[in-house]
Amino acid sequence: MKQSQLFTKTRKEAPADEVAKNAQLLIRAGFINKEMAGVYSYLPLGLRVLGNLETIIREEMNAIGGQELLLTTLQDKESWEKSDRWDESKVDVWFKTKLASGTDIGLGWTHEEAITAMMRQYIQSYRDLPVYAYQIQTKFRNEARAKSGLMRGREFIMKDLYSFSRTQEDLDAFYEACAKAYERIFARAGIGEITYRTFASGGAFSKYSHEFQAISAAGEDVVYVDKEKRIAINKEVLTDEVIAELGLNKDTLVEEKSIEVGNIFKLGTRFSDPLGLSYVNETGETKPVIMGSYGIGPGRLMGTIVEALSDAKGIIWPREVSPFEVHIVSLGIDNEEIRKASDSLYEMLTSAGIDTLYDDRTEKSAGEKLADADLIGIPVRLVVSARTLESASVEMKKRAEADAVLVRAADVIVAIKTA
RNA sequence: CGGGGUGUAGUAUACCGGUAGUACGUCUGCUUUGGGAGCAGAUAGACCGAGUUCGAUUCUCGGCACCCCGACCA
Repeated sequence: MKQSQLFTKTRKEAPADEVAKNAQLLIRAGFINKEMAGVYSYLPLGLRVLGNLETIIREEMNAIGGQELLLTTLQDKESWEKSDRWDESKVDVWFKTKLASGTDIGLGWTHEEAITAMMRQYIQSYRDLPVYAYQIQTKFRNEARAKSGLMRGREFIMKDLYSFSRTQEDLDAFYEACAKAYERIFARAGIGEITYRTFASGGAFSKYSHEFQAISAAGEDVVYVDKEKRIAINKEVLTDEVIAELGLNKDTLVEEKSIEVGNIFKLGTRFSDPLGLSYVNETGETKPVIMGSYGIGPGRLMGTIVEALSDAKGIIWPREVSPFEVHIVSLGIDNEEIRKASDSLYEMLTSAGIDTLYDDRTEKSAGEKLADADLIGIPVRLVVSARTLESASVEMKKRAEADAVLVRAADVIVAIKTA
């Protein structure tokens, strides 16, 4: 894409009403726009990042048998009353409204009730199980206090997968498979090193649930990490008994602030019982379906990546997440020779299938273009200028590294692929 | 939801009970092109409402919005 066509602009200064680094950088670079507290629009660059994260998530969810669907935001209160989560004394994040007829409606803040009720139509026999269904959808939560940029919003994108199994053993096996898939997702998203599978409170049907906590000073959670064993315990469940049970040593645990980027939960029959989701087994007995739920917030994940991977100049996107693979920065583009060289480089890359942002803007100084490139954070930068033209080459610089190298034009594609 | 704070051009910020200033942006012209360029000119602003006052952007009250701490939570 030609940057001259991109309608967003970068900003030199951070907005006064944002303190969180993720929001400051994403707004300055033109990835998101704040509409109100805890509510952000995704602009073209931001949507590309979000799309890339969703692609990673889809691939990993599909790989463990997930089937994607899309449930509704508008929720009838009937199912929620059955699970006892409609009452605002039980759930205080509801956005509720009414139909013109006066019927109560809620905006979905999670979808256990909706999908459990729906699955009664499709699950009757053991032959129908297991089912692993997920969606990537906007959730609405009326948070008392939105904060930390993309970290805690009132409207946010969430991937939520729900598993429906015959037995606890089947649930356990899928739960482990999903945990592994989550590790792959966070690794591909560039935060694998700092993200720990974390023991957290389990609820009614298992002793623990697991959170995936990314170590970050911007985090709202506190976890105790065993870096060797790569597991952590959420402060809320930390006791000597738990430490012993997990085979950890109190002295090697390190306290860290962290961001919850995912969680997985064994639900058992918490929803299948009240909503009447059951199946008939091989011997003709009626059994409740055993459920689990598995969430990742792609928007929060995007914010976490920015918190973890950025420097004083801007964002440093991991390759698979970056809005573009390569950023061509043409300096002195008013010069016809440079314009030609830049255009042909852009054409060469795009025809090779390399997703490229091409800074073809005229009347922008070299300094501004380079500063913008650093701020936007595409991992590979190619500079075309009078200087590179002299040696019939282009300058390649990785965003995460300090030094640039000259690459002959004919070798550019190979250099990018191996960067 | 409890406590605290802040609302001034598109953005970031000054000052002031008496004609609201600066920087960036934007526009025009000329010069410039390897780290947010230079010169000249232009553009654009006091959250909303009530009160006090000769006069309110400034003081008071109410509303709304936003931020921070806490509680709660993906």
